[in-house]
Amino acid sequence: MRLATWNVNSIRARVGRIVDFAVREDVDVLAMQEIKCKPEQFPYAEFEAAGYTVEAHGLSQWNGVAIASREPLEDVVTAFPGMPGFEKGHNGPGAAQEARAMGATVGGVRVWSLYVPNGRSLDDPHYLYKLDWLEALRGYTQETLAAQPDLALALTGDFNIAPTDADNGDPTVVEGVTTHVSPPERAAFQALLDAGLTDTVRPLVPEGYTYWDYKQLRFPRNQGLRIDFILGSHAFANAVAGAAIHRNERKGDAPSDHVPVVVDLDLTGPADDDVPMIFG
DNA sequence: ATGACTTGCTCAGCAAGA
Repeated sequence: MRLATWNVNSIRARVGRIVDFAVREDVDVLAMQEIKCKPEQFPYAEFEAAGYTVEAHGLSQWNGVAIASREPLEDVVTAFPGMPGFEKGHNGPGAAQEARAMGATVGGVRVWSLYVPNGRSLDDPHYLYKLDWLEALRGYTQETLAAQPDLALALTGDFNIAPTDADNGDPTVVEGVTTHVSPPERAAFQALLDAGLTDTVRPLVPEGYTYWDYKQLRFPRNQGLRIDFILGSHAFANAVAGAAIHRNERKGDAPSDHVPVVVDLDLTGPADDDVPMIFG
């Protein structure tokens, strides 16, 4: 199974190139973020004509997540347990949740399409919201894997964190000045890994960014960020046989500011660490 | 230069992104 995640920055503005990519790259499951529309506005027909079914979740022109799949999507949900909400002037308990998460089961994998809050600035309420959101996601991950240690769980999407300095090539993104690289954000990302997840792409794609700002020639100068990830549980990570970051999708007419991240899964065989080494 | 793109909403200017 080939699984991809892509912050599309409006599905309606570029549905053609997104479906073209999925077909050309033989993607089986595509998790999308920032669809920027409500479900009734989603261009389902283009996906269906290419052999995909789609589940979409959006509440307004902001945020929005979706999953397209060749095989049926089961047990679809639009929040993880404990996911915080955020409302202007009312961002404590009980605030309405935004359209930032979708979970679905396909091909034996529990897949999440996640759009972590941006944070805006270090002194903005959205920054604390971002940290709360990530902590709740860690809690969900830890509890899920405690109950089902062998579950193939994948957290994919736009995490809005550059975990290390190697993931930050944008000179305006600076620790102590902007979001995405602050120690608390990086600690929140590390806590997800400590809860039992692995960055499944980095070992196979040791360098390269997934996002470049539209402004100031960031892409031609290759001053980007690596903020889009496919994090997997032990069972998922063991099945990953290949990975790619499709930098070329930042080129051409009207690209998203993010590019797709892809993994190939070999779910047919046993986990590699269960197989005795009988050669060599 | 308190901006520099791009999108959606609504119709010229704002909100939001990272």
